[in-house]
Amino acid sequence: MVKIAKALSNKTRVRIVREILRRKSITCHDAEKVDHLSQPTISHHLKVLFEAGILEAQREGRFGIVTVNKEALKTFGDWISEDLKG
Amino acid sequence: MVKIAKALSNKTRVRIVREILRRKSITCHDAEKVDHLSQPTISHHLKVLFEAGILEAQREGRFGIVTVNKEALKTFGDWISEDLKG
DNA sequence: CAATCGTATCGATATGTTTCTATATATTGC
DNA sequence: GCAATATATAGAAACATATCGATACGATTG
Repeated sequence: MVKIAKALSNKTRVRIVREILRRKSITCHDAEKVDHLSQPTISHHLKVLFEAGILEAQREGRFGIVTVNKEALKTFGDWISEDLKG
Repeated sequence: MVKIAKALSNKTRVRIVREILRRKSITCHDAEKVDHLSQPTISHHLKVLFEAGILEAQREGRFGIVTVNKEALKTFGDWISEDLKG
């Protein structure tokens, strides 16, 4: 929970997640274009998102195809709803 | 959005929010007992939560009575749901 | 197999966060 | 007004994060 919130607590990472949701999937390479940041920086952000369970990747040839684990985000949202009940 | 996520990206702050939701309200003083941390540290965490709009306070005598702004949390949850639609 | 393209890791630096102690401010009760 | 209680602020130390350039690794193409 805290881990997911932490992963979403950065503008660039939120942009990346939203961009993937919009496109359904993205390559790491294309993710670099989402923000004007270096490749290692984006790689780092993707890693944080992977480790929080928000993103998933599968290798296709030389590309890493990245998708959003919607269940993880949904669980996070549900958790907030649940807490709001007191 | 990022600001709210950042506010929720800390175990102590999440505990505080949950405790307030459970009790309906809390004094700053009682918030100190939620975690084994010093008074200034809790004061700092409360400030972060205030600035993210998650908490609200009103002064009653010498106490600060702190409540959760449920709308803010709800908006955050809705925002996630909205994003999940693509 | 050499060059290239996509991605990950390393090391460095700058900035931000968490936490503390000490101290200040504000309110109440005597 | 003074002492006590509740909260906030200041300053500092420890630790974490964001970012970069350089470089390594892995797969593909020529």
